[in-house]
Amino acid sequence: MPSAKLALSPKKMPVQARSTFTVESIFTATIQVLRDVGLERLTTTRVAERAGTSVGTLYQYFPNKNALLLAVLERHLLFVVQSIENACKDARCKPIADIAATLVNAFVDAKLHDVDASVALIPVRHKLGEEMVVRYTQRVEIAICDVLMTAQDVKFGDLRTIAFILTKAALGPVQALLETGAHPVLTQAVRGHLIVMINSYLRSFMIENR
Amino acid sequence: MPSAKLALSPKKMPVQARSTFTVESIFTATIQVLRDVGLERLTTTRVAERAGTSVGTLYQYFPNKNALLLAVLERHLLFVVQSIENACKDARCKPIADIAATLVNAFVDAKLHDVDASVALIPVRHKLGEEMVVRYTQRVEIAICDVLMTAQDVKFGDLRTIAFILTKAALGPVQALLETGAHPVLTQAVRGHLIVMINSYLRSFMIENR
Amino acid sequence: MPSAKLALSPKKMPVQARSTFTVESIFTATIQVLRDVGLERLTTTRVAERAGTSVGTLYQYFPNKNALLLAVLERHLLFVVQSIENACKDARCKPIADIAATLVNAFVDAKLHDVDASVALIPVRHKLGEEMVVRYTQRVEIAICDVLMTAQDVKFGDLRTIAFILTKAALGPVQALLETGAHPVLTQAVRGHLIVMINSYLRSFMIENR
Amino acid sequence: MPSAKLALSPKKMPVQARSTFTVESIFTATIQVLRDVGLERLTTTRVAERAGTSVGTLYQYFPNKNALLLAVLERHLLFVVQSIENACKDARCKPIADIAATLVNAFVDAKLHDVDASVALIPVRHKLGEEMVVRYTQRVEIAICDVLMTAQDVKFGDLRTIAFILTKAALGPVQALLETGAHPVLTQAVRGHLIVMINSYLRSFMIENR
DNA sequence: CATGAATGAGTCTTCATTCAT
DNA sequence: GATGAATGAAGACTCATTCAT
Repeated sequence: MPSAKLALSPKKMPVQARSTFTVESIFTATIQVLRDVGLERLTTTRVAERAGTSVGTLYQYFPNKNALLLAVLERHLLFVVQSIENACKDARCKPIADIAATLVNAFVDAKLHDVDASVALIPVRHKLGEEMVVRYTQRVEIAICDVLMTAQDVKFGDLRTIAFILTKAALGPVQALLETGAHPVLTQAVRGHLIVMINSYLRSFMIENR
Repeated sequence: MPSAKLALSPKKMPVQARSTFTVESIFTATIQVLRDVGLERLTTTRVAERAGTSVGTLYQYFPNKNALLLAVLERHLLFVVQSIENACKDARCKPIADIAATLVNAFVDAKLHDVDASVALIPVRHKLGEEMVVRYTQRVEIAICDVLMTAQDVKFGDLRTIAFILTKAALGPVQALLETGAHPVLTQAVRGHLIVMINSYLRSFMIENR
Repeated sequence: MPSAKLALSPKKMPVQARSTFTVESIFTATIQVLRDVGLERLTTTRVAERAGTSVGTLYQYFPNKNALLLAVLERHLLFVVQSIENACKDARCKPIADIAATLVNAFVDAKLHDVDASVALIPVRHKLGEEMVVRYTQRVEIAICDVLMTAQDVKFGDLRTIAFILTKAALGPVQALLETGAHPVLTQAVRGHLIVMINSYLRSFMIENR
Repeated sequence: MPSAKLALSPKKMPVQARSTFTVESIFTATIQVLRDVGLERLTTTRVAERAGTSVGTLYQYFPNKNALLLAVLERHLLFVVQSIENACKDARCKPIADIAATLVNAFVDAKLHDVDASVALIPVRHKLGEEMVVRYTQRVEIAICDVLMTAQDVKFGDLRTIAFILTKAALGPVQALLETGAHPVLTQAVRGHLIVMINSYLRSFMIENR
């Protein structure tokens, strides 16, 4: 089992405008290279070229290839997680149907916000990001437990399991959607079905009707 | 020379007992190496050593490394898909609740039948098996469409979408389960929740009560 | 301070005739490259080329560049140390003058036996071999302590210090000799002076005339 | 671009106090870096950082890395050589025993004056300084020939060889002493033994008792 | 003058694949 | 058929040096 390489955090904080721009280009280039040639054939040199810089510069900001990949992944996960956390905040104290819809919509929207990045990062997640994904997933589950507890109309037992199932059951179809290109029509169908599924699933496991 | 992706099917059918045994050892060794050092550090030499043969022999049966990995993946997928197909056959014409339970149980059982293999093959699937997975997934969806049409008590519209959601929504939690080691208690909980979820989901989308 | 890299012992023992030959070529090539372009510009590829093989083959027998260099150094040190140990054995129980002459001659002969190698390995010793040199130096000092104790005519106190000084005081001039090309005339002069120096040094520190 | 070996002398003479200070910091930093991480991992950037400046500034005073290292080495050699030359001046016309003691003491004192620097510069000498060392060694040998000719009590033939042996025979043990950390007790022992050795060596080669 | 971001040639090392024995 | 030594293309990463700010 792959054990994490050390020193995965950026070597140097970009302080000048030029640096910030360089780092930004590298991020973008990484997604593009991932999309165009795949993780398998992504090389640091290729990323640097695509970013319009040199390998040396890349290594000034990222201690190694994995760190770069993880940085890109983290940025994406952070966006998704924060979207969901915000949605959870908005949905507090609403009826369960609203919560289900809000959550599913936030999740689908976040994932589809940058389809390229979402798709490109799938292999990264599976090759390097397991631990990071687990960390962020926990944040999501906590946020979900939180909203569910505030649901206006119903109450749940075993919230941890419910949040687990709910998160993964939504992830599966959305991931599959992304892998096939996220056709708009299919997307809408998936969105609708997920809302219904989550909603009916939650209703099945409520323990008390307030 | 590492190059072509073609010729991915076994070079020769093992016709003799010795050959079969060799191929079998290589399969087993592949899973073990995958489990012990990860896909990243799996080398053909290492697999051969573990299998008690030489690289040369390995290449006698598999044209290249990817072919080997795909063969192992395919064997696993085939087992899972056939389990589900059989379950579908058994569940024909039953009430929807029975169908849901049968499907989920078959799926969970198949995935957990050889946890080592299931876990070990996750990265293989993501690195090489996308296309193969799609192919087998389609078989599953077809089988599911089939049973659902025969359900004793209800009838559905848009079966394709339902089969898609159903498959992926079950896959997500089970995959996550495997990645965390498939603890028996959690496994039972997931199994129960999935049955309820699938069941209530299907009920939500039936268009007619026979 | 440079800390030793791990895994410095050969990866694989050469068992076939072909392998032995290959390893031998690599040893020779290393000395030649060292002589021709210096340690600074010695690359594993260059060594392999010079040896008439490929880098890959080189790495089949040596886990990394340092291991190669150290193996070559060790072989050289072993030859020198064994020469001295043999000389010590031969000189046991002789008069002190004979011992001094035997030791100096054995040392000078061993060092000049393969001038190319001796010269080529100087930088290797200083960059990587400190520890190994210390180890072999101890063997030499022990051997010297041994002979000195058997000297027919005299007896010494503080043998450890005497052996230390003796070894290093002889090494200095011989090393310098090598660095300047070991001209035969100078060599003979150095040999003679060293014998006299060692002899008179030992006489100065004997504590008892038997 | 790493290339030419020319232009190894300082680019500019530090004329202002600030410059002198900067150069001084860089010298000190070089020794420290050498001591802490070794020549192998000494980088110009690291030296500049340690000196509290930037690489750019470093390159204002030294045309390249080697020039910097050689400058540091030269300063050290100059100190040692001048110490010996002064000792030689002081020892003129004294009896041979006094000359021997004075020389050895001057040499040991000079080398141990800054143990850190002496130790740190060993690899530099072997990687870059051969030629410079030869140059300074010649100055030492000339100075030694000079004193020996003025010895009150004895006279020598073949002074060049004697000076050569004498210098190298003293260098060997002192170098070894430094490499092992120059423990005070051992240092005193070495000092005493060297004085005796040099003295008896010289007596053995005098050709005339005045 | 000082700074430190950018450059990219140059090294080590790995490993899929072949083929002589 | 089996073996495992040989091959060498490919990729990660370093660091001396420059030069725009």
